[in-house]
Amino acid sequence: MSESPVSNEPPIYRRIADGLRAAILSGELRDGDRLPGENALMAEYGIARATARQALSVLINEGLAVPKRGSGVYVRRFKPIRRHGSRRLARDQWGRGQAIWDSDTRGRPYTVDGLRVAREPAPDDVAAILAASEIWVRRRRYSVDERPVQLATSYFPADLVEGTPITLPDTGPGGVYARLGDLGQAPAHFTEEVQARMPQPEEVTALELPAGTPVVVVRRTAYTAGGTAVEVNIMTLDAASYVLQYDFDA
Amino acid sequence: MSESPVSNEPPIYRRIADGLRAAILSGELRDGDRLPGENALMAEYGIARATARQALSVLINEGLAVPKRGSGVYVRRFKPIRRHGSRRLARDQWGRGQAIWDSDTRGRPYTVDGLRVAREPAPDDVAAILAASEIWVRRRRYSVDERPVQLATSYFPADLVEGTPITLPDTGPGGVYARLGDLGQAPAHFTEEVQARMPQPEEVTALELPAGTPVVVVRRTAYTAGGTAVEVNIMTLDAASYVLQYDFDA
DNA sequence: AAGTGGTCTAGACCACTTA
DNA sequence: AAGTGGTCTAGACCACTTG
Repeated sequence: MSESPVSNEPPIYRRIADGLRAAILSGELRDGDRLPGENALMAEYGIARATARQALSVLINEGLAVPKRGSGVYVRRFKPIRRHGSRRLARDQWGRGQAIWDSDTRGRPYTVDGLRVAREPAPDDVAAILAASEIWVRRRRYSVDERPVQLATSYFPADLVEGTPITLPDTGPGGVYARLGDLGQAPAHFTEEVQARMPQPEEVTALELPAGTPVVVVRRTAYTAGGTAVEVNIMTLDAASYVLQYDFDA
Repeated sequence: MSESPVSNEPPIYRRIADGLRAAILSGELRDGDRLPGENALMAEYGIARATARQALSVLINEGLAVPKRGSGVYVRRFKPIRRHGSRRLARDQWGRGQAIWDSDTRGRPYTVDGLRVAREPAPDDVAAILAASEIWVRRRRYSVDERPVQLATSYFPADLVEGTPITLPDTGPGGVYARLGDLGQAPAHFTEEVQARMPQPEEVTALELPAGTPVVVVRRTAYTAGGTAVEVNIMTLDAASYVLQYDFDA
């Protein structure tokens, strides 16, 4: 028994979703608050279970709510990390043996796990940029506040870094950029390309992403003063955890 | 009759979605190709309509497929615009009477519509940055290849721009930045803050976004050489239509 | 006219969380 | 034990697109 099937109104599930969204955006429902569940919506609106689920799925796919099995659907919490694009890579950061990351989290503890270093054949696009068919790859995952927030994969020309600490798990003080400096190939110029899209399943798993969360993909290329590309770093960020900041002059 | 309810395998709808995704990512199914429809999946896997829909909805919400009413579900097409963050705002661009946008589309035709200019009370966050309670607001929508790709809202301190062409629909050669220059308030430094999230319904409508498409929100603040904020510009981009590029030195 | 996706009902069983 | 969300079936009517 659908209410008034001829009318021009949006479907029931959408009207319900609109109401809940308004409550969230207005602050009537706050971070972490529990939304009316499937049973509550069925009773309140006299609809079938599937329709109630559909209404909730709208909010979940918009990233406004998070379902918790056996518990309920809750208003989502946010607290992004500010990531400085230009400032963070200033030479004095890594030139003094500081990890780049330190300038982002402002004291919040972070962890790195899943570090894997390997020599591999280069993917086509990376091979073209680095002008190398064989590369060393460094993969790892970053977490803040116990939650994974970023996957990163760095590529280096094998000929350049072979035998250096860049091929080891521990690259030493200042990290890979300091080591490139040791080789006389210090990065002087960076390009970052930023895209956003919905994640693939492996990314959902690795970053523990709830539905409705995009990822931001940052592809950074590091060039020496001579214009040679010495690193490509592809970072996949939980979009809900980040604000990217770039500063530049006219 | 669910197949083998005890097994540790993913649910049917997810296995079907995984298969279709693999076909898309491998290139077996190409841009614009038609996916097997609900009826085809029901027959092939012996499942109910709702389950087939659920499988397709996974791909749609991932942004990999687009449903077309009465026709089918199709592999999505992409062709992003490259937007240069640093270079595009170099003084010689607007200093010579060129619109900023010209440096992005490289000859692809673009259009602006929905331009509205108004004097309003400032939203709290903007008021704080511009140090002004009253502001002039310029809103407009940009399209490329007949498709809307960006919404933009610019805020200016009312005291500063009152009586200038910035309060008119046509701001003249070089646009608002040239006019700020006329006032002796030329922008010298910019900050862009980049975030990505799922769109709200009004944004879905205004940008004609298919499901599974995030938006990228860029908030740019323009500062004079003296450090005064003279413009806040909030841009909402169709994430599938853009690659943002930033260049900077170590 | 036939096929497609969009919405909805009325059930069912399951795994999980909370009390 | 009760309640919750997760998955699934088997129907139905609709609006829309295509041949």
